Amino acid sequence: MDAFFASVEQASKPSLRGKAVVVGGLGPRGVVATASYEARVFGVHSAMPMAQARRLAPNAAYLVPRFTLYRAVSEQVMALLRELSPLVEPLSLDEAFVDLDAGGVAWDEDSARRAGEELRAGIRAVTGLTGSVGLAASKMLAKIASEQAKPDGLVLIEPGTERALLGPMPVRTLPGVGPATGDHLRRAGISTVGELAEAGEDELVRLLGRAHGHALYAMALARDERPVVAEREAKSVSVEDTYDVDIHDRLRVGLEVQRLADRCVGRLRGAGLSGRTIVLKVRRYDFSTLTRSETLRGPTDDPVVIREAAARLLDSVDTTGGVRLLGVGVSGLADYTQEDLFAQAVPVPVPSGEEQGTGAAEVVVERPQPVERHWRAGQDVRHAEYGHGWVQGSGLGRVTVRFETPQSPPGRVRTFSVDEPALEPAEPLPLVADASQPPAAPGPPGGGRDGPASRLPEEVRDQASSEPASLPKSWSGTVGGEATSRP
DNA sequence: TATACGAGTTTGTAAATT
DNA sequence: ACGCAATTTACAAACTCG
Repeated sequence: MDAFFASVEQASKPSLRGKAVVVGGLGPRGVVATASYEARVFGVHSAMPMAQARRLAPNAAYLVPRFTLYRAVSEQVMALLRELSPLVEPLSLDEAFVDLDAGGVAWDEDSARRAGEELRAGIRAVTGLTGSVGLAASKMLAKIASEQAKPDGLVLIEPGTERALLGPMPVRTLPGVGPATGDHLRRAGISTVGELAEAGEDELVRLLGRAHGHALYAMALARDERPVVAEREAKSVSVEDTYDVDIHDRLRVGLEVQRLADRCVGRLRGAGLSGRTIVLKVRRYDFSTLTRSETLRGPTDDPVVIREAAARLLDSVDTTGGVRLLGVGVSGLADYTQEDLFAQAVPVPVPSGEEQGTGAAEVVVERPQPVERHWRAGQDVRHAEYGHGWVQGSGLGRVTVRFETPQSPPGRVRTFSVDEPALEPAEPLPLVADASQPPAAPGPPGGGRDGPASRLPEEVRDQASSEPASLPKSWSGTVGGEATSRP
């Protein structure tokens, strides 16, 4: 999907359409998650510190991400992909690989293009958003094609043209080549994919190590046989927090680690998992980051056990000078626990709430429960008199709301006291008018979607079976920012 | 000034097993 | 039962991705 988070916000808030929108953490240490294309003109891009973004685009709209809404839209799009093929590999909320071969789409270029365009039309009909598609014979190439396709486009890489296409591209184009590898290669005089291929496998392995060198050489030659994998098992669960100001007090550090451990356990249990290895992560005042881990005899999901392990790990860390981030993770996951062989005294109630720790009895310590009303920029609200709107900003006892909905024209702004009794938090409204069911089941049966979505695959399949076509394997495509592919 | 969060991989070395 | 070599597992760091 194109500038996904920002596009969803623009769809949901008419007054933001055509404007610079930046979605990300709003605190003093936030970073940009997504910038709308209008904001990118100012040089704002994802992963940039918010403070820098504000300097570059002081007049942009700054919003906090609303993952629940994005997830609902994402699910609509993923459902469309699944109609194309059962083999769909999500990379994130807004990207996925689709194995068109496994979906019965014919190998010829026209069939692939048609499937891609119909998918894009379906996405637009169902979500009101634009997505881009990359079609190619492998995941890597489909991904590169989709990058080139955005925004709102489709790019197909014809089989046989891959190496010529890749040759002049910067090495950073290839997946797996980040800043560090890029620098490394540049120092070795290698800046394009073509030079990568020329260097030869042995040279690359010498430069970058066995796995990386080998993989990169294959990529440079456009060799990529990685299959599209629909479901993959989680290998770790972790939570981390960056604090607005560094924590110096060692006791407080310990307390935060306990909280993080509880949150981690909440997620672990929510997923029905347990794990053997506990990992503590500490980022200090100077940004130096270290991890400490401990492996237990067997997997656990016991909050007490995990808290104690995290506390032990913290003992081995010098936090002089303060910490800016703490994290707790569990890896070595197993589907069930073995420890019920032993005590398993009191069955700890499973909260399963994502955000909540599962401390049970031990948490007696404290339970602040603030409950004060807190209006966050971008949040949806409803006013008894003025209807649906969203928080534009708040502070000094006031909250400013713009009253508009995805289907309304740009609305007007009103300011209230934060205590305004007629104002209450609200759920996001559907982006597309019809949407009979908001984010419910896998496939919202909307009129708009039923059309293109359910009809297309049939046509494609017909052609697939009747003409083998000349293309190599299958085509992969990308939606918006993603690729779909298949060797 | 000012660098999220969550997940994954690879690598080198040290320790534990076989 | 010994001492060693080979192999596996642990741990920590670095890197990448969206």
